[in-house]
Amino acid sequence: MNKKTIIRTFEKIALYMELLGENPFKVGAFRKAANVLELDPRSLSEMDDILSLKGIGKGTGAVIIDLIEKGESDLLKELENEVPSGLIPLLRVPGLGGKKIAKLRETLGIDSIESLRNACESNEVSKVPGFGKKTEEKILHELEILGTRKGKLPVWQIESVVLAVEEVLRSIQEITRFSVAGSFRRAEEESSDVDFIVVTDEPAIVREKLLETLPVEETVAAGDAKLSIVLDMADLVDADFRFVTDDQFATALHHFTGSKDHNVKMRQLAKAKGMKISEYGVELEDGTMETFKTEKEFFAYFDLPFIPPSLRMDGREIERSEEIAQLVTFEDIRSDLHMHTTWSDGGYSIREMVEACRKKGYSHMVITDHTQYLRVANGLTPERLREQIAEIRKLNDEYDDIEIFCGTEMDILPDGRLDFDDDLLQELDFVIASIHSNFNQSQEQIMERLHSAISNPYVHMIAHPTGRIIGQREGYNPDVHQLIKWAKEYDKILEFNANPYRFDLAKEYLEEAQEANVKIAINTDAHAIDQLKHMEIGVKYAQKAWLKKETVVNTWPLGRFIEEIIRK
DNA sequence: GCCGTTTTCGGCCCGACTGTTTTCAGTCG
Repeated sequence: MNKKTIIRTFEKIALYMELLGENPFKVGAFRKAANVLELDPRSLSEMDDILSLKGIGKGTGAVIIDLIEKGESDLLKELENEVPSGLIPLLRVPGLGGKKIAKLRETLGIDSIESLRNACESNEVSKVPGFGKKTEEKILHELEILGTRKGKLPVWQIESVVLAVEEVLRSIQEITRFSVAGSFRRAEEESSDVDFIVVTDEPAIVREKLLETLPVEETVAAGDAKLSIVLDMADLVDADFRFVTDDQFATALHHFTGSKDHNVKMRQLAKAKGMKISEYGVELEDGTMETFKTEKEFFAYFDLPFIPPSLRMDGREIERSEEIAQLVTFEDIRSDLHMHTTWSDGGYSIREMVEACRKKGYSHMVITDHTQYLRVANGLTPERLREQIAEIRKLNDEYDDIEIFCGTEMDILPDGRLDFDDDLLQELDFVIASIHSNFNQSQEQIMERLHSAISNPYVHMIAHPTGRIIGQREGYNPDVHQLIKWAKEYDKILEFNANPYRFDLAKEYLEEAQEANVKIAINTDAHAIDQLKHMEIGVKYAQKAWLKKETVVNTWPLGRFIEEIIRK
């Protein structure tokens, strides 16, 4: 028996109870029990006090004992006998919840998508009390498109939707200010929708203008406080707009940034003090409504530091809030150690990239073009690299406010050899090694390649260590735990690639790396000036892993960077 | 079903929108 099985059992029990129309708080109790186990970092064998955990009581405890002793749960078995499995997909139909499904089953014997569709088509559903013609039509419509709608979209796709919507919001003069909220603001890897807080005194006008201007596929709900639509932008994307007044902005932004778990924790905190948090402010015991200029003030009201949106995850961030001051912020970043120029597959010259980094206020940077093996990227031969080194050295003499280091993003070849020999690597300030080929090799072969690179004395860093593209490909499946151990052993940097296509390493691995005292660099891997901006979203994502400023080497001042990295 | 330095019973985070109702339940985020 393991913890995952127990968690899944609780979730199944909750699901079946929901379908039976059970008391939502009872259903919630099983979900909460699952959540309690999920949040506990210990494995099952380490949890000798599992039955006394807060949230585990008599009922949920009995399920755990059943599972440990017999390997199965009597309660779940009973429920499985009672509830036809065909009902489960019905919960995915928008507009149908446990209560309605239970009602349909009671009155019409609905036990599957098929029987529900038949009942709608023969107009039986609209005769059930509480249902009507519109509901029947809506169910039929939803059944038709069930499964065609995409689930979550990767952050880079969501980003383009957000940028497009923001442009429309800026064009509406009745809007005084707005902000994206939701999972994109929390820098999640994937999102199922986009949320915006919109300040306006004319919600009706703004609503109509949005409906006119945006590519609306479907209007889900349209009131004076909110607008919910489905946008047709490359993919279908749900979008929510909340209309608020200026003094409600901070609390509304907080509320619709979430996460749900974070909000629940905050509200419980407020409730314990006799206050009530809503999107409109904090209601005191005497009924007066307190509003805030900023989220910072809102948090301060509850004696908390500003909790960055990306940290608002499972609620534990509230207990860990005293650690926040040490975390890396965008303002801490002094350098970008991975970028490309027209010498390989970048879009801008060295000088243009330097000027762009100067504008960002960086104190140093590294030019790291691809190497000869990567033909498609116009990778540099040793001769061209030596020419580039000369040019960079010359250019560096022109600037006294930024230090330009000579680097490379060298390919790790399929057989484990490196694309340049040590003599050439010695001439460089900073050497990145990366895998760009033969992703389908066995994990053993991949790890041999990585070991060959990370153990080379002239290599400083392994870039995008897993090669993943969010929502598109898994990468080359290295044993990251082993890679982290090697990084520690050979004292090498692991990259966190800030490009939203990659976000590589993922946050769980970043946390593990920091735990192991491995140095991390946050780099944009920019192939164009515009992509240097990804440093910002990258830092936000890195905060999710609770990365400290000290862990991130490109927060270090130039002197320390030279001392401890370049001249090491 | 779970919980209690305000409670062992009566709450459980809060509010918007829709549709089906004549005052509100269900769903959603």
